[in-house]
Order: sequence, then C-alpha cells, then structure tokens
Amino acid sequence: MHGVEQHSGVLDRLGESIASGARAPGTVLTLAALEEEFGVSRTLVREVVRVLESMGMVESRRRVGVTVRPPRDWNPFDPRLIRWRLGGPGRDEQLRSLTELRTAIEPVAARLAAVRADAPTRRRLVELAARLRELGEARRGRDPEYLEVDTAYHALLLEASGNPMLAALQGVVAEVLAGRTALGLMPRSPDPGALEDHEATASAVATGDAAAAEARARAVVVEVLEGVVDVTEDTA
Amino acid sequence: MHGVEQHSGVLDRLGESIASGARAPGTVLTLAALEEEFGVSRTLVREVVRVLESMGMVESRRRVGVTVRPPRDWNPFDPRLIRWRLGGPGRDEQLRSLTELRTAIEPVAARLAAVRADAPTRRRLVELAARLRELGEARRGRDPEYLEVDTAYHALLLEASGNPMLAALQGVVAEVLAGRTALGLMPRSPDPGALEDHEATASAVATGDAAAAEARARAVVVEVLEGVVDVTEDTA
DNA sequence: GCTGACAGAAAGATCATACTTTTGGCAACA
DNA sequence: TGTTGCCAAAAGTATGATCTTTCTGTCAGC
Repeated sequence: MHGVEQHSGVLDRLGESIASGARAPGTVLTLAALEEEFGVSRTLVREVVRVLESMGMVESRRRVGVTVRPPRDWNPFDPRLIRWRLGGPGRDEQLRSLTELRTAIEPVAARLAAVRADAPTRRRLVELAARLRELGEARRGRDPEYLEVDTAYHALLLEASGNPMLAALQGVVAEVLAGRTALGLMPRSPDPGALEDHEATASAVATGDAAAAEARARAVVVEVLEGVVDVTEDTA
Repeated sequence: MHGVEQHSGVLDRLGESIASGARAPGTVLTLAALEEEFGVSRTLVREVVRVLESMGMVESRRRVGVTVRPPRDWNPFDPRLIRWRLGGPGRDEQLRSLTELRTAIEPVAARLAAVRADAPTRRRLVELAARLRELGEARRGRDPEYLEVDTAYHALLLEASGNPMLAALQGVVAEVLAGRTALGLMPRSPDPGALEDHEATASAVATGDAAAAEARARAVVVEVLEGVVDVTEDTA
C-alpha cells in the first residue's frame, strides 16, 4: 500500500485533471479533500500541491484553500504539463503550439550549429540526413526507423546549437514528430524537396555556412507548417 | 519567526546555491543536513527538495540522499532558474542564451500576430512603435520610459502571436531588455534603422502582411544579435 | 442604515515524531 | 573470487499538534 511511487502518481492524476480542464480555473480545493480523494496523507498532498504551485497551476492561500489558476499562468514549457496536455483533450492545440515553436527554433539552431558545432557532430548530422534520404526514397516514411532517424537528426541539430534553451527542446520536437507519425500525417514517400533541405542544412552546418544553414532549416520547417497547420496565408 | 514565507526563502537559497555551482553536480545532500543548515523542519525541507526535483535540479533516492544533477538536466525555461542564473555568475551566459532564443522567437511571433491578432492589439502595437520612435529620436534611449515602452512592445507582439508558449516568453524578453539597459549596452540614440524596423513590423502586423512582419521582426533581432553577441560571421 | 472594530473560526504553514520501504555496502560463506 | 544474505542509512509516508493568517459575521457607535 505504501511507498509505491505515490507522489508521482498523485501528481500526475491531479495535474492531468487540472490540465484537462476537469477542474476548472477558480476551482477551490482543500488539502483535506485531496487527502480524502486520493487516500494519502497530508504530507504527500502538500508536496504535490507545492509542485503544482511551482508550475503556476495552483495557488495556495491560508483560510481559502488551493485555487486552480487560469492556464495563462501555467508554465507551458514544463515537460509534465506538455505530457498531460498531449494526453488529454488539448492534444491538437498543444501540437500546434509546439509545431509553431519548432518553426521558430530550428532555423536559429541551425545557424548557431554552423558556427559552433564540433567536427564529429557535423559529420554525424550529415550521416543522419543521408540516412533519412535513403529511407525516404525507399518509401519508408512511416517506418519506426524513419521516425527514429528524423528525431535523432533534429535533436542533434538543437544540441549542436550550443544553446541550452534550444537544446532543451529536443524532447518537445521528439513529441511533435512522434505525434505526426502516430496520427498518420506522414506520407510513405516524404517530399523529395524536404529530404533535400534536410541534407542541405546538414552540409551547410558541416561547412560552417551559417546563412545557408538557417535558410535551409527554414525551408524544412516551412514545409512542416504548410503540411500541418492552417497558417499558410501570405500576402506577399 | 515562523510563517514568513519560509518555503520560498529556503527554495531560493538552496536553488541559487545549486544554480551558481556552489553545490556542484554530484554533490550529495541529506534531508537531515539541510534541515540543520536552514534551521527548518523536515517537512519544509522535503517540500523544497520536491520542487527542485520537479525542476530537474536534484534527484532524491532512498538510502543515498539528495544528489545535485548536472545542468543539462535542469529545465532552463523555469522562471526561477532563469532568475537565479541572472543573479549569479552565470549571468552573461544566461543573457546570451536568452538573446539567441529571442532571435528565434520574435520573427515567428510577428508572423503569427499578423494573421491572428485582434484589431485593438494591432492598433496598440502601432502606437507603441510610434512612441518608441519618438523617444529614440529624442535621444532618450537610456530612459526608463524607453525600456518600458520597448518591453511593452515586445511583450504585446509575443502575446499577439496567439501561441501560449511564445507568449510565456514575455518575462524572458523583459529580462533581456532590462539587462541590456542595466549593463549600459543601450545607446542614447537608438539606431534609426532599428526604430524603423520596429514600426514596419507593427504596421505589417496591423495590415496582416505576415511575410513582411516576419522579415521586419527578423531585421530587428539581427540588429540585436550584431550589437550584443559574437555570432556575426556569415560565410555567404 | 452605514462604518469600523473585534472575535471566532477555517484552513494552510510549520514542526516534531514515529513508522515503512528501499537499497547500498559489507561480511560471511561457498 | 564470486555470490548470498544481512544490516543500517536515508528517503518515503503518516499523524497529531500548534502556529499564523485571513475571511466572515456581528455588534457597537455614529
């Protein structure tokens, strides 16, 4: 009964119920009620509430109780919150946010990587891009292996940027890619232009051509945006 | 003696000492020792440790103790961590990371804003840009008011993107701008081109010209990069 | 009827302590 | 030398008690 990872269990259950909207903003909880609901001690409930508070999801006040805060106060970069949202009704919305974020991040990461990456990393990036093209041309765009290589490629690019904040988004990008594949949004035969852009980005990084790396990486994500979401209008 | 925000106090002190490197990765703490060091109860120490654990900064294991994790496991988007770093020896490094992140985010935010922002927001953005130009032309680039308007302008742009993750970076951008001013990196007379780009971005957003908004916002941040950090090399 | 001070109670905040579970290390043994 | 089993250390959880804050209602005074 005891000691079986209770903390993370309660945290996940409570956090998810808030993230999903099941407990709407403004809802007031009491420690006693939570204690009762989850069948755990005050100590544990308090620790969980403190963590949620640190994520901006609830606010605890004397004499009032634990209040659910509105979503705009939550820290949307918290990995747990991202997971909860991806697992609930906010899934599509979350994927859209993440995809837009990706389009912002990757070109800059490519530019920085072209300037900063070390030699082995540059080589590895080129290898991954080449492998990706092979798989794509073999019409294996929906293979687990394609996803794996694609994920590794983008993760390495972010890592190579040398910027910890960009690097920290690896998990996020992995989620987006996995989500796209899971939802069947990936074609069996990826667009040749996209494969070409992946390779061109890698080789620009390899040769230290920052401008080209950024431009090609941007081409990659523009493809992504056009393929996935509705922000395709240009007045130009 | 009691009840005076002990939790956040201990959290800040412990978190800062880890963020600053005073407690190196791999360092093992025990709850008993922390209890002693900060003169608080075990309950309180546990709650603090739980929060730090949720930030990825420490790992708590039975029979071992509380181990400080390496910085690459920390969540660099946590506002508290950002604050601790800005207040410690990692300040410059943190500002550089944030500035690079800004350059990634803002052009995309501008594009999205051009598509999604509501009418009052578009107007307000134009107003802020105009006010910024006035102040700049009056050689008031180091005035608190310039910083205030500049901050409001960029915050509104991010907000107008309609993307919660981009919007959440308002605080971060505010820190960067405040940091630049505090460090005396702002010229008394901002570059006319920069002021022009701010206004052009705003008016592109106002007219819904996504491509122009993105391009002009990029011009703004390119200026920033060139003025602040060392990533200015282009092979093209 | 309105204002403000006061009292009481509700609920979190903190503390102290006891008990449980896991696990790393060491020693005895094969 | 390798394996097994025991022990103790330290976190995990639970509980009861007390402290502090703050909301709410009430009553006196104007």
